[in-house]
Amino acid sequence: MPTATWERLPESRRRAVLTAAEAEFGARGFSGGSLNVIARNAGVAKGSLFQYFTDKADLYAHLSELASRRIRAHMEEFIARVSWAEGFFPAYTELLLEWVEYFRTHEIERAVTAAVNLEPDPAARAAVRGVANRHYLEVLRPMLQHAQATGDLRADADVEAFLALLLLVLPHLALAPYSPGLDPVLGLAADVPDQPAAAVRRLVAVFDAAFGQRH
Amino acid sequence: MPTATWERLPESRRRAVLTAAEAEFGARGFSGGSLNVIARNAGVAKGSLFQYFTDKADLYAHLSELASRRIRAHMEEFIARVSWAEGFFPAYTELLLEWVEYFRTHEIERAVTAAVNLEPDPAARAAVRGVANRHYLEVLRPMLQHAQATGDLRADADVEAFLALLLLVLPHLALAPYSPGLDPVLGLAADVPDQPAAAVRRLVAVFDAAFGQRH
Amino acid sequence: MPTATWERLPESRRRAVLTAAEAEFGARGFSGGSLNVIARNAGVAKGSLFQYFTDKADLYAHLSELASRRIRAHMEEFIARVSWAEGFFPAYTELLLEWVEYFRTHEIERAVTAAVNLEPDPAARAAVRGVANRHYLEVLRPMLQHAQATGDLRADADVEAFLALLLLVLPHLALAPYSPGLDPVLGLAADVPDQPAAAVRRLVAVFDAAFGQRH
Amino acid sequence: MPTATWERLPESRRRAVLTAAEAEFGARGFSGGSLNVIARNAGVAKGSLFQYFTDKADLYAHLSELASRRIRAHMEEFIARVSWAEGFFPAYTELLLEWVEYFRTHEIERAVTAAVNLEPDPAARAAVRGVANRHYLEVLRPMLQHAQATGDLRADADVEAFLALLLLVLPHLALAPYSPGLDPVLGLAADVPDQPAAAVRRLVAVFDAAFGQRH
DNA sequence: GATGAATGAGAGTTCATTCAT
DNA sequence: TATGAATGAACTCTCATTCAT
Repeated sequence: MPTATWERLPESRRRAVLTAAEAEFGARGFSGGSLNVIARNAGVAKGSLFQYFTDKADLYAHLSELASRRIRAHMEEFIARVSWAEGFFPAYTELLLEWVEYFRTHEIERAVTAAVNLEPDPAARAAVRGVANRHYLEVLRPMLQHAQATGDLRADADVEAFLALLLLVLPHLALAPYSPGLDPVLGLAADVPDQPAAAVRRLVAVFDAAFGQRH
Repeated sequence: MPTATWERLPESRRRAVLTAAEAEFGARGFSGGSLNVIARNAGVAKGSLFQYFTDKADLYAHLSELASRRIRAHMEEFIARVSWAEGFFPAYTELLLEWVEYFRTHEIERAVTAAVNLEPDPAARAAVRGVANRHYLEVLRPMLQHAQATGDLRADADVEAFLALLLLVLPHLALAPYSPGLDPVLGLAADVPDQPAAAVRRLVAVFDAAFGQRH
Repeated sequence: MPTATWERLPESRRRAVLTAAEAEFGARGFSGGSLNVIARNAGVAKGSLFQYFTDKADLYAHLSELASRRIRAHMEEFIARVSWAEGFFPAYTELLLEWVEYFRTHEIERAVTAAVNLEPDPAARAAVRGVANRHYLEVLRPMLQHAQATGDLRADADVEAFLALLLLVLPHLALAPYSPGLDPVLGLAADVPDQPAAAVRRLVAVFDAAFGQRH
Repeated sequence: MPTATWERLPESRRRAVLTAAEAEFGARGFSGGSLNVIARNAGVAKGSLFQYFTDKADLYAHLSELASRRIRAHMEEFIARVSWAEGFFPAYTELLLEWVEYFRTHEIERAVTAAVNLEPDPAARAAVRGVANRHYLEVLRPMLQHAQATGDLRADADVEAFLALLLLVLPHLALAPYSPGLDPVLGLAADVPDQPAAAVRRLVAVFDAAFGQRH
């Protein structure tokens, strides 16, 4: 957690540090990211970073928290906007397409998502993914439960299993397009314009077959 | 690829190096793992490592290759042994249970799988996961295609989408039980004896609903 | 170029680093010189060197630059002081004698000159000798051109060829007295007091015959 | 000096070692050259090198000796062949042109010459250049003395000073064309076809003026 | 509160040389 | 005589963190 000093800082200074840190950690991950570089690019003394955060991990955790919040806010806003009139799965398809698009256009959020998902230190990983997963669930669980209540999902659908799969699928959809070798089947990383959209539709079709009403 | 020197080495020395390297890379991943530590724990001069492998990546690749082969051999042997008489999904359940059990009892393979899945360096990650995914697919794709041919999977089942999901689910089943926070839904990490088995059954039920014959 | 940090350093610390670096690079050249040794002898942490200079080459280049400037300043001052009244070649003899004497009494400058002339790495050598030669020429060319204008050198003397020879002769005069085997003819390395002076006079006589007015 | 073992070796094995060593030392110099590489390229065990030569320096010295002999033999053969009928300096011009051409077409000899002239270790340098200079003088001194006896050089010409200059000029002519920055005056390194020839003629003109008969 | 110089452990890699076989 | 595995010191360079100013 940032120190009290950090909170008292002028907004511009906070921005400078955050921007530099996002760029660096985004590009090189937590272990690979250098506080030297962050301080230099932020135009801030190296020592100052340690006045704001207890250590490297603390700064990183704060960053992840902010990015998670931005991602969540964007998706919640989209969820509120999308039309659910034609049923759950069409809307859900829209949502996943937006999800893929969001990470295509938001490098920093993508980088942070990658770093969170790939954190090699077990303790750090548990902490950081626990936070991320909580955010995911707070958005997704009510949505699925509502869909089940309205009959879009079958009454006997295992909503929790659906959630578990989504916790795997969502980061994958965000990252695989930018990491060749990670998805050798649906071809998310292929340099074909509509490949990600096609992949999304195939996955939603699977979820529909598994959890939707039998047609 | 290891050098010729490595192949000529007495088994005991190779064991010492491999054991130390597995422990280190397992604990800290490729980028984080230290050749210093490996050499020290193997009781071998630092320079000797470079007589055996051209560089750090070479040693790591060799390790992954060995572990992948062990995992694959074990599962192929199990696949040959399990009874497919009662249909695909019961057998598949057995297989996933064995998968979970294998990683419960094989720390090293678990560690290497973790390292492979969590490698933060993008280039290294692409390389190493590409190899791992190839192994997965060479085993899984024929199995699913055969199941579709015999009618255990629906004729219109999207086998490739099934495969894509399995590439996410399998590492998750292997690792989540040992990383709290990674699976906050099905409770794989919970310290309850049959929790992993229950999780496996629920996931297989989802796959059955999505890809199996309508009952 | 040294970093800003280097410029802000207390003079004593800078001296310690420079002294250690001059000694080390002087003794072992650029490629052979060790930053470990320099840091140790300077009483400075290894890492500190990298706060002052971006890398080994940067430190070395700074050193050469300083030494070149000292050498040049000394010779320019001497040139201004010497009497040119009795013609070019007598004055030039004085100048070369001073040159030999300077390097006899300035070990560090001699060492750096040696390092520059003997750098085995081709790229480093080209860079470092290019700089040194520029210094030589900026002093020597105007001097020779002036001597030609005043008639001390023949009108048809090939001043540029003169310069080319001086670029060989000057480093040789500086170093040969301290490297037996390097000059087996004029005996610069011989332990006879006036041998270098004799050698200088003989060489100047050659230049006089080649470029001076016919007597 | 090579060991007795080396002398007893089959010619083919000696050739393999020498070829590999020339290539390596030629490319990277003495300090930079690696015995590892030499042994590998020669197809010889690393340990064997130490049966043939007491250490790295010993191998290197032997190599220099051989190259010096080849260079000398070539030039002596040329000297015997060239026509001295039109006087010393025209023939001498031919000789220097051949010298430049020889090093243009003999990479290995050029590399060894460079290594010898640039050896940064003082003791090694003294030894190795002493040998090389002895070779130079054994060829050049009789030639100049003969030229003086026949009247091509003035009776009062300082032959020894001439020799001293040639010991500087010859290696320079051999190497400068391949080391930019080394000769910023006559432009030996310039990529112009006849530049070296022009430089040679200018230098010979200087020597003619200095040591030849007054025209 | 801000600074930035200092630290020193540690990184991967190379190397000449030794010596048991 | 030939081999090549083993060594370990040495290399340049990076880094998070401390602390006096």
